[in-house]
Amino acid sequence: MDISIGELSRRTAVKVATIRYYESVALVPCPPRSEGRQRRYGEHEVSRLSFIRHARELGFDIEAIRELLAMSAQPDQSCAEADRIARRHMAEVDRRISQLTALRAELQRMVEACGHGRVGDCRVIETLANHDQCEHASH
Amino acid sequence: MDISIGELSRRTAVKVATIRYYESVALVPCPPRSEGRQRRYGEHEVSRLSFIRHARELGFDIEAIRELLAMSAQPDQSCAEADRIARRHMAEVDRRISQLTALRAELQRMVEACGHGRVGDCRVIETLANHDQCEHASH
DNA sequence: CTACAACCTCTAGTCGCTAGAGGTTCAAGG
DNA sequence: CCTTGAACCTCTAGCGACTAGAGGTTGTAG
Repeated sequence: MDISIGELSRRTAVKVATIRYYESVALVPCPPRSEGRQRRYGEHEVSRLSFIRHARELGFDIEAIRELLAMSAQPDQSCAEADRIARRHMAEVDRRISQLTALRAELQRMVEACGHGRVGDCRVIETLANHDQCEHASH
Repeated sequence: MDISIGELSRRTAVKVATIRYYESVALVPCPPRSEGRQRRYGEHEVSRLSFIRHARELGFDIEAIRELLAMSAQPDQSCAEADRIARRHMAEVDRRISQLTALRAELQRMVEACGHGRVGDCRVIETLANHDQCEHASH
């Protein structure tokens, strides 16, 4: 029970400023302080922050992480909700991948049609200027 | 030369507030005003805003769009730079797709291992809590 | 004239951080 | 013990691309 914020940061690879941020949004509780007002953490906080960091890396947003953390504190509850959160997130990732893939195709067409001549003949500029040139699904 | 901001918004599918935002960051010039201080636009601004919207849909950031617009105003210049901007953006989209695809695979593994039992046995929660369970490349 | 939609400026918020100013505490070394 | 510098503290504000609401004015149809 004597870990400074810097040490916690080194152990979890989460920046000091980010730890403070997570405290400000109550993702981690306010820790006890030393006599000099410095935060002091224990091993439980190391685990909690690792969980958070891992979830962030997988793209879960703060609110979802908050829910997952609450669930992890209640081992006898059903985990259907955790499953639901993960599936919902996965569906979002799928959507984003599809969107980016369509975008990439459009950019590919644009770039391939660019003959490196004058702007006046430029397919990059022309495609952006003229919706009809674009096969993008948004239109 | 008599298009209100609302009409411009309807013609371009760019929100009024977003048009004002684009003006604030000088992506579109400040237009002349009516006697009542209301913005008045012409067909040139309709085209410019359509260009912007289209580029935004393709994920170009504001600065890149600013550059592309500047280029489109000079038809006799080389378009090598427009090509470079588009290629750079396409590389970024590729990176993001790869990243999300790896993420998706990880989430898939997590979700498939979830047996809908108790939180204490939950693979979603367990994977987040324990780095060793995760094959994610970030580790 | 009235009423209401559409316009205006300004401020602040979203999300998840990130950075810097200005100050205090801690701990190693002399 | 003193000094020094790293690490800590709080607070404010910024990033990017919008977005929204408060409080007020203008335009136009009925």
